[in-house]
Amino acid sequence: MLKLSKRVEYGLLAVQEMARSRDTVVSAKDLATKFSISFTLLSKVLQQLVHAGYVRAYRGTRGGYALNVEAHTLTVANVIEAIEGRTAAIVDCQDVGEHDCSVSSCCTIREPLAVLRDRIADTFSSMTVAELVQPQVLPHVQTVQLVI
Amino acid sequence: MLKLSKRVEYGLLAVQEMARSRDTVVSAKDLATKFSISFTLLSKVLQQLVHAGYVRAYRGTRGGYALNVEAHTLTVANVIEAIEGRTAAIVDCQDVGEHDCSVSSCCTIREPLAVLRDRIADTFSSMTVAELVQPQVLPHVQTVQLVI
DNA sequence: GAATATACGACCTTTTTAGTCCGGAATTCG
DNA sequence: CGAATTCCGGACTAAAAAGGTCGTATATTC
Repeated sequence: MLKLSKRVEYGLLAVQEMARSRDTVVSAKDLATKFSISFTLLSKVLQQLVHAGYVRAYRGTRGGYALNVEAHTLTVANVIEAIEGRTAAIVDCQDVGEHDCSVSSCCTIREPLAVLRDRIADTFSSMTVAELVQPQVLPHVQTVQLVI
Repeated sequence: MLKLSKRVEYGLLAVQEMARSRDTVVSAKDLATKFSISFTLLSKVLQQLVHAGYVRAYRGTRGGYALNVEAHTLTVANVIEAIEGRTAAIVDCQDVGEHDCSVSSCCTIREPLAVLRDRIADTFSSMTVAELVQPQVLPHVQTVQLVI
């Protein structure tokens, strides 16, 4: 249905919160309580972000998580990819190594949809966690496409 | 996982095919056979496009479907919305009349995510069915955002 | 009237997502 | 040390969404 999963939503909430409190680590428990979300599910998401290298984990009492990169270099696309595996595929036949789409079927719309997929990926790459914390207050933004 | 549903994929295939053969009606059976997809599911999708007014249905022998609008005025966003109900919500709390997201939780990322949602909606609106039939051959397209 | 095609609701199956449980390992602190 | 705390990670269950089927009704052509 073209919606971000809870996992990604939780991941974004987490990294945003980490970006807000750069000086201290935040535990999964604190985050789950603050946002009233599932502790265990959030934990798994955090582990994925650790694996991706975006977040660093500290075990033991007073442990928790902290950003391992600068908030302005971490994009929403990075978070999505770390959690979902891939930013956006749009349709099945665009997954890598997928060549058995019903023969003549989707191959006629594959190319134009690939363009859309790339534009959407660009969109997710265009916003960083830093902007998630402090949204840009722009009077009005118009998106145009330049042919270069 | 942020992917278009089969329903939307079938819908796009259908309208694209109708745009290719403007002079004749195409039956659901023909479309299902041509693309090797489920006839009944495709039929439901076509009915949704009829309800939205984008496609016109002709019953009886030699009946079928035909576009009810110009291909260059029908956008991919139109098709998605007709079939899925809404273009893109990104997260639950952005659905209309949804104000009970876990209190403090998503409200901190709601605003910036709304920006992304709008940009994605723009992306889907930027491509018409006519372009689906004859993809624009652009050497390279760069998207920029102008503050006006 | 027979054949063909859409209309549409009820139903079933499969896949995905969301969420739980539990044993284990590292770290802090008394 | 040992207990409390916190991350780690796999196995598992439940709920929701997506994909797909079936049957019946209605309209149209020949």
